Amino acid sequence: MPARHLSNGEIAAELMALAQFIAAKGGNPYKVKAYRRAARTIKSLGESIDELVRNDFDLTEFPGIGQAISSAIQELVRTGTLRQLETVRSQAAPELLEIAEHPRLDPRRVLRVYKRLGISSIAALKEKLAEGEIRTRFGMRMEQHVRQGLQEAHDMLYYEAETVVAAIKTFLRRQCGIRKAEPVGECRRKVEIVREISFLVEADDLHAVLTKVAGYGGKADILTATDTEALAQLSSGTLLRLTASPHKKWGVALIETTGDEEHLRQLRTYNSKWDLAVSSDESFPTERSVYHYLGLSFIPPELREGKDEIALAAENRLPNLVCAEDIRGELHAHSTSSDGANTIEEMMAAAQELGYDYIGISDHSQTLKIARGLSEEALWEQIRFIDNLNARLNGIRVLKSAEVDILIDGALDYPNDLLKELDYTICSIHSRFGQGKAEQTDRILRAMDNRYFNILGHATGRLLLKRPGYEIDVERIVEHARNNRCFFEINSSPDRLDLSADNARIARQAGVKVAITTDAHSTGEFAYLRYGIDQARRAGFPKTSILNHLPWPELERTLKR
DNA sequence: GCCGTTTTCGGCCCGACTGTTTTCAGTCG
Repeated sequence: MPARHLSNGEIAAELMALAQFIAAKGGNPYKVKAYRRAARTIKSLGESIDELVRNDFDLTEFPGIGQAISSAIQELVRTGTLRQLETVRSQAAPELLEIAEHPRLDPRRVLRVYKRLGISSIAALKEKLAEGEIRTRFGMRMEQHVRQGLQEAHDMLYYEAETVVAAIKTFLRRQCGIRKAEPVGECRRKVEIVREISFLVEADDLHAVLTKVAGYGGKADILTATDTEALAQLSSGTLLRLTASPHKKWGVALIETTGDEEHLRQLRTYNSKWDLAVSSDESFPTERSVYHYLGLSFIPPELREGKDEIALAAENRLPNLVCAEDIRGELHAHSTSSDGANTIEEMMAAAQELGYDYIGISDHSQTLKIARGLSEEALWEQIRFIDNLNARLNGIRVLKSAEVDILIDGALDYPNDLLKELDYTICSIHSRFGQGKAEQTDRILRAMDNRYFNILGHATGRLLLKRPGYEIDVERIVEHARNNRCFFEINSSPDRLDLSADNARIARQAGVKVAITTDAHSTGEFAYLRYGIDQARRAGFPKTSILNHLPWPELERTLKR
């Protein structure tokens, strides 16, 4: 048995390396996926896998870990190495050894780049990336892949962070005996990409807490520590910031740890009372008490990013932000007719269960073959089907819609005589992302000229942490939308969140309403709604500017153009 | 390699289009 205990991060890295070698050899891609999935599972755990193994815990209890991977982990923990991996390592070329240490790089793609550029090291790859040669020789996509793959980044999507936050919170409470631990920072502001997880804690001795935290996931590094603040790096790479505050100053500390730099800077300069609140002996147990003391109304955490919230709070003019209860229906959902997992009836029943008044079925249009887009004939049939269904329904209405592709020339993917039969349309770009900003903008503007265009679907096509999305001139498109009675969606899918909060803010300020939609491909995905709500709140939307807050008759009138 | 209300094998989505990589591999949902 080795003297050294392995952290979850180290175990995961070995499995990832093995996956990289298998992938490089062109091995079974499902096997590669299985190793990667297992590694991700392990990384996300707070309990030490090493310890679990030594206590003979059955690792196959964890999702994605079966007999083979469980045995591999046991071997790793008990002997310190994995024979299978060492064998592969001893036979691998030096450049591959290096690539295997970068789990986010696709080995086969990188090896192809090496060959064409006549290089053989990560250092040279970085150089070529910096010189822009990856882009010129291999295109934007490859550049993006290499950049992401080389980044020592531990950013995660907000919805992934939620799981980590919950695990850490449990750890702080149970293992560290902390009475009160509240997630703050980016997580509390609901920022879509979380770079650092932070907690405000009520603890008498932060250093004692840190000794426990150092064992999180087998081992965590304490990077910096004072009596009141510490930064740790978990073995998964995630940064965890802990700030300690006494109960008496909890409100002040919450504000300090929640707002971004700009919000705090503006608070300090707003009036001298902020410094007093921080330093005086006076008790401020709640945020409300602090804001009141400053002469401001309560600022919801999602707005604390130094935009216009302090000026508005000073005049008591902050918007009453939309919340999930304000949503009366879903406007973007798929069914088995295209690429959804549930039938129209099942989607309808689930929507009814949620208390919705209406649900729009927006299946893909004919050109999007991969998503089994509906032919004209199939859409006609769906329209008749929904008419019949509605005749039998009580309490909920199924809306006739489609997610219509915006073709390369800005034309919509169905003829107008078919589009006019729909209650409304969601129009989206699903192809030719590589167009320039001007072309892509014109494409959308032309599409909006069609009177059957209602809502622009996922305006930029971004996939968070994966793909930047196509470039568009948001101001011009918002302006055109306003003039043509077109609208936007905030797509709540946690890796899209498109419109972004910033773009949504531009729409709101121009007076253009948005729909908060889930783009649900199954009944379970209706639950994504809250992520879209978060972005709408960050953009300062009150419910009155949300399309699917409206009752159907009013929504119908609003959509008419 | 994992998984199972389709349960110990066979599926794990997939199919047409695209290309400042070039004739396959990557890409769209």
